[in-house]
Amino acid sequence: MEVMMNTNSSNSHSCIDMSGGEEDQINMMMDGLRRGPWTVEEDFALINYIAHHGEGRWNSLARCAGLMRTGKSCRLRWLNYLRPDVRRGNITLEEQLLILELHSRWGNRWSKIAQHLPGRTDNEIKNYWRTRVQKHAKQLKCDVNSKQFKDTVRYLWMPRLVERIQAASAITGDSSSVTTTTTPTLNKNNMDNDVTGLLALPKNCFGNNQIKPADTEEKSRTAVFSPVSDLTDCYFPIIQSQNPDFFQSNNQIGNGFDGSLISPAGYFNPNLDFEAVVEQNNQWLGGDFSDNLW
DNA sequence: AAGGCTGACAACCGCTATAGT
DNA sequence: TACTATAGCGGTTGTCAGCCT
Repeated sequence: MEVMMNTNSSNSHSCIDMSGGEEDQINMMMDGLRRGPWTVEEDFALINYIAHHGEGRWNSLARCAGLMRTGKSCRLRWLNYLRPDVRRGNITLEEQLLILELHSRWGNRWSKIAQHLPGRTDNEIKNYWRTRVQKHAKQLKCDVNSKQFKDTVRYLWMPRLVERIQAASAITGDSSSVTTTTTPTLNKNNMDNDVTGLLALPKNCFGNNQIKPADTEEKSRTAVFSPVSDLTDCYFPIIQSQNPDFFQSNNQIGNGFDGSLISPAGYFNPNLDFEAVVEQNNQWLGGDFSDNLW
């Protein structure tokens, strides 16, 4: 059984063609192990070995596959790039929203966050956070861990993302893109902080990613988000006053994210000076900043 | 056109947790 | 119980394409 390479990458780095002088670009460790970018031949060797023998025992796998790589390197290459179900390409708006939400809950628990974004790797999410989100925090001249920044994310960026998701949904006329009924396939055994009800994601928000039910590990990574929340009581009361359109649109069940969208405990902070947040952001960026950001 | 800068991403490193002996 | 090997995680670095001057 031969395994097809993951060829749908949009990243120019992803397919390393080092034919011709490649040895010059690959560093050799003192013990003869290779490091640096993977060659196509190495990728094929790893893919084919795993196809025949499966994952696990990465050090011995590296040796048996004839790869002059550490087990760690093989594992990382497989998990972050070669796995057939790795989803590549731009982070969608829905995924951005989910990342923001989950990060607000769990912080830099990238692998945990990645578990709820099928096909995305912790490395990818981490890179996204560092290159996009932290960049914006830097632009705003505030610490990414500051309350100020977190409030901005919660009460301004995330609602704006929802609006854009809905706008995109309206343009495409994809009324079916909203998950109003779901099959509770969430593997709660593997989700110690259940996100059921956290987000009602459009059905197609994960694109063409095919999560195979038979993939034992991946099964646990496949979260189907129910629109039914047990945390709807305090849903964005502040936003309602600041942005009636947003509130209204988000209460149209079946036309986007319903009231269950974002309502973890702590979202509504009665002490938050929301107007101050808005005002300061407008000062920072001179108007509609979130479009610039996202 | 050339050099510098920046963003994005792949890969590595160090550390910790866990399993096996 | 102690030790070792392995897996996994998060932080950091290296590389390269594209943009800017």
